[in-house]
Amino acid sequence: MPAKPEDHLYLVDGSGFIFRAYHALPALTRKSDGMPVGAVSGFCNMIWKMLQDLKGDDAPSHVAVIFDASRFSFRNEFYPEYKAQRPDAPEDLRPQFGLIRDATRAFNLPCIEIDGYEADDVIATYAREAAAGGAEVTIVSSDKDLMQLVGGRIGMVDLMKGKVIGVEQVREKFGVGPERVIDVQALAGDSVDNVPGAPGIGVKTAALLINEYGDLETLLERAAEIKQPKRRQSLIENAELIRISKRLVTLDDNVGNLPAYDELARRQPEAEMLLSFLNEMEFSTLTRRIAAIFGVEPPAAAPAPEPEAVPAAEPGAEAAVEAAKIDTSAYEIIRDADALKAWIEKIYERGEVAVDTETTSLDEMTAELVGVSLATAPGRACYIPLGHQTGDGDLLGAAERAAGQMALDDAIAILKPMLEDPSILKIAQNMKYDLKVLARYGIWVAPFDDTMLLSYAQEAGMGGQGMDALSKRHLDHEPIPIKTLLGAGRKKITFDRVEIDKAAPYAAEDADVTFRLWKILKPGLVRNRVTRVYEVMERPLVPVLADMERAGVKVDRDALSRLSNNFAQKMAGLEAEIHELAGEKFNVGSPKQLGEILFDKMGMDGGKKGKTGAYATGADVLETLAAEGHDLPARVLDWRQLSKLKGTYTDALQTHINAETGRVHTSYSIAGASTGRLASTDPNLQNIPVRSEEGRRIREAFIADEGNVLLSLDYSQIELRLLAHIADIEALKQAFAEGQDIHAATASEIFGVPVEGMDPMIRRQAKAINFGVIYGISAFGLANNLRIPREDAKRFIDAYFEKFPGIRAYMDATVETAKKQGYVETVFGRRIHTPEINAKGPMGGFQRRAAINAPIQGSAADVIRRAMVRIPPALAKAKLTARMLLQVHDELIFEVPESEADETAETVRKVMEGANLPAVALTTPLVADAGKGRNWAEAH
DNA sequence: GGGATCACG
DNA sequence: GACGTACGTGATCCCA
Repeated sequence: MPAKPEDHLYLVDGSGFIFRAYHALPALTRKSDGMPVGAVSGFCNMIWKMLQDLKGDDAPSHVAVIFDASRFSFRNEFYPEYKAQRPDAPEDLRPQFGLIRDATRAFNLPCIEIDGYEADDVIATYAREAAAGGAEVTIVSSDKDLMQLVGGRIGMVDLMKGKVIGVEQVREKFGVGPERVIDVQALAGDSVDNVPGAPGIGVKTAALLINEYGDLETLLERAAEIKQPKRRQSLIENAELIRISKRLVTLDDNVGNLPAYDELARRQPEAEMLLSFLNEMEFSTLTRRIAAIFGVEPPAAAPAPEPEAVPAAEPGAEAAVEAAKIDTSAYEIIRDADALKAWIEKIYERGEVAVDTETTSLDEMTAELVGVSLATAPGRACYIPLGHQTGDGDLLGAAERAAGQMALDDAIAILKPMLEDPSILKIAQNMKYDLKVLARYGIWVAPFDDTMLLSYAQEAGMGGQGMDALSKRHLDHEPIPIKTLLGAGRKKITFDRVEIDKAAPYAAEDADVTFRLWKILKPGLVRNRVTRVYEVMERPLVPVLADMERAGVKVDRDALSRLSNNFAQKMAGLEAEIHELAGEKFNVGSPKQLGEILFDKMGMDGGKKGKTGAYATGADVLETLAAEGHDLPARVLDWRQLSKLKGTYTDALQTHINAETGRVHTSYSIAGASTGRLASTDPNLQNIPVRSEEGRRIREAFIADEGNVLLSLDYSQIELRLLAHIADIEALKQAFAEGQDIHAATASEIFGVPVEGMDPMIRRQAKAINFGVIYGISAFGLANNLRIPREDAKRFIDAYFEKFPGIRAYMDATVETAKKQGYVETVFGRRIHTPEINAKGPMGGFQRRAAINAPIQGSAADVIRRAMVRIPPALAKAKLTARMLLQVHDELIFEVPESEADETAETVRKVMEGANLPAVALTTPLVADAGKGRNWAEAH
């Protein structure tokens, strides 16, 4: 029976799944006999996830999972080298190929492979047949070789990335439509598969040529007309090779002896078959999860808990079970004191409650409370509306308080004792926000757990820590988007304008989801051995940061305003000069226009276009031009600096001054950076200028209150010190122990020159190498940074590794660790996950460098977090009144009465320099330097 | 809304 | 054999 138009056929690229599962997951072996099963586990999770996702309207009527039969296919008959250079599959993957086919069958899915053909050919054949019958076809794969099939009824989807690959995406990748993809592939070749193509021609050039000549045959016939001699020659000389390449990349959509289309009709998984397979594999989590969905007991004899290597919180654990129960219509709306008291009673019975606040703004310093939601168990949640308004809320239509709400004061009076009760655990997603809002209503929430931070401690780098991301990952549930309530753009309203009946399901759902997440994430702390990370470096930081943010920093508005005017004047002068030099007026702030002036109109050399087709005009480009004696780019550099300072700092900072406090209150994200660093937003006070003289004037506008000074303490070379410790580099450790100038010492070591009377240039180069090492050094990067030939950079690096072989060992070992366990660790046990570490090509290099950097940057971040948590109590104990205001990665800024400044500096220094203890004894001392002054520039 | 640019550690 | 690469962030501007 042929395919019918109402059919929907899913063709899963099983071989692609295998390699993804294998590389994405840490090695995992079966407990009982040590059999490697990591890829099987990943494969099962992926298939299960896919089947779960395929329940709605687009549920397929037919499904097949297709595999490569062997590494040889008919293509080797006419081109023996095809895929010949590919290494054998890794040793621990080979035994899993068969198990994965078993797994496919255990899911009751057809498992198809045809000798002499690749999976892609089989997919092409089924796709063509089904599409011919009018059916819809979805290919589940990310393989570029399948993209030639896209179009019409045939679509493609990359489930791992959640990305649909349509004609547009194909066009983006190959520069031509699907029907010409094989032409481009034939020209460009493929080194991974050993498809020769035309030497010297890549995808970009191939697409260009194909688009110009229409198709490959025409191009080859008219190759003589090509203007570029190299391309012309390459095409003429290699015409035959190119034709072979085309045969190699063209999928055969006429594979014979395939199981009939009918046999692909979708069959539901059968509990017994699937569960016994999973149980045999000893995948206890997945077994339990799926058993629950089937509503049966998991098979007995499921052996001991899963090994350590199972990733973090086991995304999706218990997920679907809970998800089925999320019913946003089942929540209660609390409208009077009696109802609220009943909830408080329930909370006391349980001892724990999820809390979420709804407010008028995302800025906690000005946000007003609109409502509070509570959840005491999965599905048991309520919403307490407190500040909802009726009416449009436009300037004329006076808003009125909506009916059916408790008085705010009454609700606060009832909630406060519970929220402050030490015996009741409050659970929130991003508690810092709620803590700050409630603090303004006289409530100081404690004790608490924070689901965002529970996830961050376990899953940093594995995906976001936002509520929506967590809910999707762990509960397989998409919460109501806030957009559906507030709208977007010009017509966006504030939460107090949302009708209570609409607000309640959203708000209560947030508390419900938070509670469910907590149930899943809290136990993961122990399993993942990150309890200390969470308890010492995440959770206690929340109230500390809340206090810092609430304190804010005083800023001299008039000084900023004067600077703004000053900058504006200078910019106007520069702009006139620039227009004069260009011979016409244009927007200096537009890189596009500037590029055209420089390279098209004025004909300067070195114009390089990026992927958007615009010339690059970054500072490095302009500096090169300026060095060649061009005035215009030099002026633009000056203009840009002023424009940046004015636009980002002197103008913008003034708008951030809080009307009530007269100070600037930033907000720190605790779970923003994957390495453990904080990030500062609204405004970002971690990137206030300091490197240029003009920029430092802006720091002068950050001042202390009357009678106070600003006190700054910063860690000296903390990352290099930690590198010396982590990589165990004796020479570096000694240099630090002796208090030497570390860059000079490094220079002396690698270049063999004495520190005395050292050429500053030599020291500068050593400094660049030192930083480079922290970043996962490459000759390219160092050459770029120092503006020296790459060969020289390579020599420097070689000399460096020669002197410090331990560094290379550290780098290799770190990448190895990342590949093996899927994460790297700081010295304090913070885990940074590296899910893409096995990516091929440039991405792989990127990921490797990030993995090398993460333990160093992350350990430094841990150190200062530990210090920050201890400083407030240390100050209190010493009866000092200083307030901690800002953190800039390795620096802390305090506002302190002038008379206490020195004693505060010593107290803080002691905490900072001992922040690693007692958890970790460092073999390199930590050193903090202090400075004070009326403003930040003086203190720094 | 994405890319280019540039401020910081 | 070519390509693209220093690590981590956030804000602003232009421009489609």
